[in-house]
Amino acid sequence: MTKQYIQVAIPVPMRQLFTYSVPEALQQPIIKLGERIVVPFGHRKVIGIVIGVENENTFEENKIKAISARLNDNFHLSLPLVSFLQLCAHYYHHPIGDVFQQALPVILRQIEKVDLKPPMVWHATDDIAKTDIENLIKKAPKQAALYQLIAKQQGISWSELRTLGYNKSQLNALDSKAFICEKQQENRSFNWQENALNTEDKLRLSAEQAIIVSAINNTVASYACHLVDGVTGSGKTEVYLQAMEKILQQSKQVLVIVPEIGLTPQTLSRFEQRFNVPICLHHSGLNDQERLNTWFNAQQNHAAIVIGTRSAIFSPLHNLGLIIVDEEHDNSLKQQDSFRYHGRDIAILRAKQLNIPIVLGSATPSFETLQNALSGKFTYHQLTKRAGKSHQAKMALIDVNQEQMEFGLSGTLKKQIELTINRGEQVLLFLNRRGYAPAINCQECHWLANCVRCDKSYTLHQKQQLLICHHCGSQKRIPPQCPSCGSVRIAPVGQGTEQLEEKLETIFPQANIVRVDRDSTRRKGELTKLLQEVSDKKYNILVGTQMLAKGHHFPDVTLVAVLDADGALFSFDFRASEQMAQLLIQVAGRAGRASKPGRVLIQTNYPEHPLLQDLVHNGYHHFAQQGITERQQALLPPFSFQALIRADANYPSYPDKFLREMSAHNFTDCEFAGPVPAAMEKKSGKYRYHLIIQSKSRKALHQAILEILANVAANEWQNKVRWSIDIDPMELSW
DNA sequence: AGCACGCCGACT
DNA sequence: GTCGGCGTGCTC
Repeated sequence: MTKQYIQVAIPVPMRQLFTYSVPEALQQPIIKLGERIVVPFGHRKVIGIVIGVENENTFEENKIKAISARLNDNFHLSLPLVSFLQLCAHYYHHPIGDVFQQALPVILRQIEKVDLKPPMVWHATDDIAKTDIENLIKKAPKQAALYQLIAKQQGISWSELRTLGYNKSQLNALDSKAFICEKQQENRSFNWQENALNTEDKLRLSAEQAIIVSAINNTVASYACHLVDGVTGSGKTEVYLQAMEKILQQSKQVLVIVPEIGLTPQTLSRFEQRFNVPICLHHSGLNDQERLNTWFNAQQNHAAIVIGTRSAIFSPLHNLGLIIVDEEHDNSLKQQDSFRYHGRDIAILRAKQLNIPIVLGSATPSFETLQNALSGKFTYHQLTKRAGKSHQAKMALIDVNQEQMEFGLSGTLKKQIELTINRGEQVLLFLNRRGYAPAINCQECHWLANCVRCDKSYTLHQKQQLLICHHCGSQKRIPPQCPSCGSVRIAPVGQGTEQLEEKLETIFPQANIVRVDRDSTRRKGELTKLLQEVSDKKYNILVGTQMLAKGHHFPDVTLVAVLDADGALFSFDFRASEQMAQLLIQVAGRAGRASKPGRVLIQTNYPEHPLLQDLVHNGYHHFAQQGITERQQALLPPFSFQALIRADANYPSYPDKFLREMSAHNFTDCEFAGPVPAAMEKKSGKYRYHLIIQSKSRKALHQAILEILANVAANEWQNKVRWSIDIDPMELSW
């Protein structure tokens, strides 16, 4: 036997691999890349991933330890997945062990033996009398719907049913009547069957749609990136479904990436109805065991379709044939802590690597994607026609300077709300500020209640009788009198959703009002419940934050109002206006469906602002074209590439000096901006500084970062700060 | 990131 | 005397 050394990715935030020796007794069967092994690391044992196998080593021989054990299980990473993750670590300059750590389900990161319990799935019991079902439909329609779904699916798990909006008591009721029974899921390799397609559900494609589907179908054997750019209701989903059909028919798997909030019952049931194939979910609502099951089913080819949020891109799909990224402009596709990857961007990397097609869909494509489509890097498909008779909602601006305002509502808006609810239709009001009021102050000495850890004002939460800092989460009692001058005249300043809801109740006493924000939907399943009640028309007025703008369809909403659109108009973040426009258009997409015309009213202090004017009168695409031209002139992304280095510490001078030292060197074709204090310099007690590196060339930027990383060890402030790298940053304000 | 080691302050 | 606060340094 020869000496054997392996390079191992260890779950620590270090940009390096570790060398171990493999004792002869463990050299058989042959060690493979991607294998999970147990190794001694410092004073503990950890799970590592084998990244390289060699017969010699360059590291100090006497420091090398032997691996502890090999895991004789089915949970190794395939070769393509290993190289994909290495590519990701390289692209984002992120510690490789951490990348592997984040790509694995929690259970597979732990030393304990993996206990895979195949999920229990529900089946309909055979020979239930027709009369019993008819009775059930009359007495418990929701249970009946659940029963019919289960009967159709032949094996559906509780986590799927939960995602579809059913609850445990409905399921238990059917179980106790013996209408359904629970069995362990049979694990078979996915293979396309004749009856896997429900043809009666299939819609006839418009000419536009048909062209797109055939364009995608023509590239199934190689990489191609398709942008499907279509307004809400133009039939993007039908395009996805028919493109998937071709892939599934070849017994290949499909991966669907959706935004965090996008995995709604409607989305899932659309897939369920069309394809009678095993579908696995991957999202934050699953527990560790459920995630492991999805991972395993993807790897073993038991799943035909995996639908999930951004981290689903790391699913070990064994036979992947197509990737779909829905709502590709959505910010939740970019991870905003530790490993800051963009789900859409690495989905493209993965598609390239596997040489398969990828479809990006959006009604409001990001400027990056749009530019790639216009330049021919992506194939650009537009869906211009709305399906059915519904019309695009009309947008209009309300100049709040010219209006009598009451509780943040203009007279015009109040009138329109009244007219709408009198017609029996629903109203949707957006206010992107939760809580009762964004601040409280003393009316005599103007003292303001500020969070000491963040230098930002506390938000008043009236119902909880608390002051809460939305930046660090700290809470405080409401002071009975001003701590500065002793006055009792302490009053809320400004308005949040909680207050708006309260004020609307006094203005429209006859209306039923519901508030949907992070506070009112904290409990699991609460959001699904509220949304169901909205579609059951229990409410006339919906008040909410941008949570309401994403993914949900409200067919009876005919008036949407944005109470304060001005936040993004004067931001120093060059992406703020793009994001505002996307939000407004997404909001508009919620109104005026099902052939009832919808209206969107936008309250603003700056009705003449060119960005608002352009968006309202010329639409998103004209707006985007302008925006892209401006970016080109200013040499901002996508016409240049950025990296953001963040550093923080308990004193402001440390991160400042740390970054200053970094920027003291010269790098070819790169420019530095900063270091500057972050927009909120002090957060959670830490002082935060930013350094932006920008270059026209991605390669030059990459090279500069490699050099910076090589110099970090010699930076005298290095161990006094916490720091991180963000490639293609989206959020410049923190 | 863990984890140990080590050097100071305030307790049964 | 020692418990534990967190600064520092190391991990193949």
